Amino acid sequence: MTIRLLLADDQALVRGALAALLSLEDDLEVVAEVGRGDEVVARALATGAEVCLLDIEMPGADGIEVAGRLAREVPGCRSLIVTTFGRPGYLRRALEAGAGGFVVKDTPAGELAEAVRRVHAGLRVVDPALAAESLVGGPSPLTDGERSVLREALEGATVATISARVHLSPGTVRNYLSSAIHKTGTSTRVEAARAAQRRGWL
Amino acid sequence: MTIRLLLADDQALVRGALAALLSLEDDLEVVAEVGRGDEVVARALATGAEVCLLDIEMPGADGIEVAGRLAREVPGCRSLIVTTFGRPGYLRRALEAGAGGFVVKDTPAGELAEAVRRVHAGLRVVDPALAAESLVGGPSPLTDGERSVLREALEGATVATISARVHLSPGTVRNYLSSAIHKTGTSTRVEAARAAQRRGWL
DNA sequence: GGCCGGGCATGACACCTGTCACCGGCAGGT
DNA sequence: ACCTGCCGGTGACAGGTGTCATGCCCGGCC
Repeated sequence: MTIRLLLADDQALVRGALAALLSLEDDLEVVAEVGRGDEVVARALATGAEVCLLDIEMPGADGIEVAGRLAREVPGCRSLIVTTFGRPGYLRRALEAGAGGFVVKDTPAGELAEAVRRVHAGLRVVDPALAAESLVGGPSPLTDGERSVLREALEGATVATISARVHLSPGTVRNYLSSAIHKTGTSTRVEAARAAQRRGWL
Repeated sequence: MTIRLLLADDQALVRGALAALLSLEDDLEVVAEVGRGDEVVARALATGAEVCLLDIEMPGADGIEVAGRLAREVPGCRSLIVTTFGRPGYLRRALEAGAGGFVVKDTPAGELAEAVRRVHAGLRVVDPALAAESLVGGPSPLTDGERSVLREALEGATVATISARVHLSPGTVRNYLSSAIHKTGTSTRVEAARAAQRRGWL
């Protein structure tokens, strides 16, 4: 009996290449490929996929969110996050959302098929180095307000712009930025935003 | 007769997946895989690769630089840039460096093999949409000083930090930032840096 | 020589940022 | 009712930032 797979990645070339790689295995069968996060659930239902490989950065909906929806709406389908970025916060959030596994794109190609089989069998698959890093890092110390303000600051927005986009007073925005800078141990808003992103706090 | 390929990409999974994809073609053979830019030339010489597929973002040396070295040091070996980022400036610089082709990672998987064959035959392979964008965009209007200052600004550095790292007076740094902001049509240093990066000007 | 033009620097000005002390509301717990 | 914490907001201050006019130096060029 073969395991039915769905691949979700916004880069068609990577999607196709992964399909070729996994199709080499006798017990795996790629039944669907999608390039957007918001198409995954429908296709998974339509094709009866048993394991979905999800990239995190996709248009429509990110892989973590999709993993959550699959866990809720598509019983019998497990998800495996396959991502470029081994940010600790991503791993934590992915597992909380109900993902069955989490591997980064620089794991050896030979291990992917095995990870898929493990996830299909209901086991948790997690990159060990990343897991360790995630545990010592702890969860994000940022409040929701700080997070949303930092997201805007990433692109270099001014306080006025941020305050308009987040519906907070300029003074509050400055306070949030100040406390975020403090919590990240940095000294400018952009450094803070980049540090937070690197740790998966955004 | 088969075409001998070398794959260079820092993500092992992508590398392996591309190898699987290309190995499906009867006339293509993957003879080497490397994860760093600075290993490509030696491996290409050792294995007699005829076409090298190069990612741009790699440790050691970036794909554009590698394409230049291959063109100079490995006669009979052509290069095909395969990258995530379709920045116009990348395309321009890659072609100037002597790359035989340039495709982005969201082209359909089926077209990659054909691109490889074209490059092997000595033809130029270029993403058409990207080529058009590159022509209208023109080359980077930034001076060397502005470029180096902007690179530091990307991470949110202050003027004092930048001036120390670039060996320019603080006043000059501010002038360069100001003119870069003007040239990019933005209003803060970070916006300018991001805009420049998006257009491949850095 | 005289005359650019570009790279680097300075100084002054208005405005923006980061920090801090402080305040009003509004939940949860006692 | 009381206190405590937390979220949102205000105001003031020192220092950083973006802009502009101006100047110097040096290499090219008629």
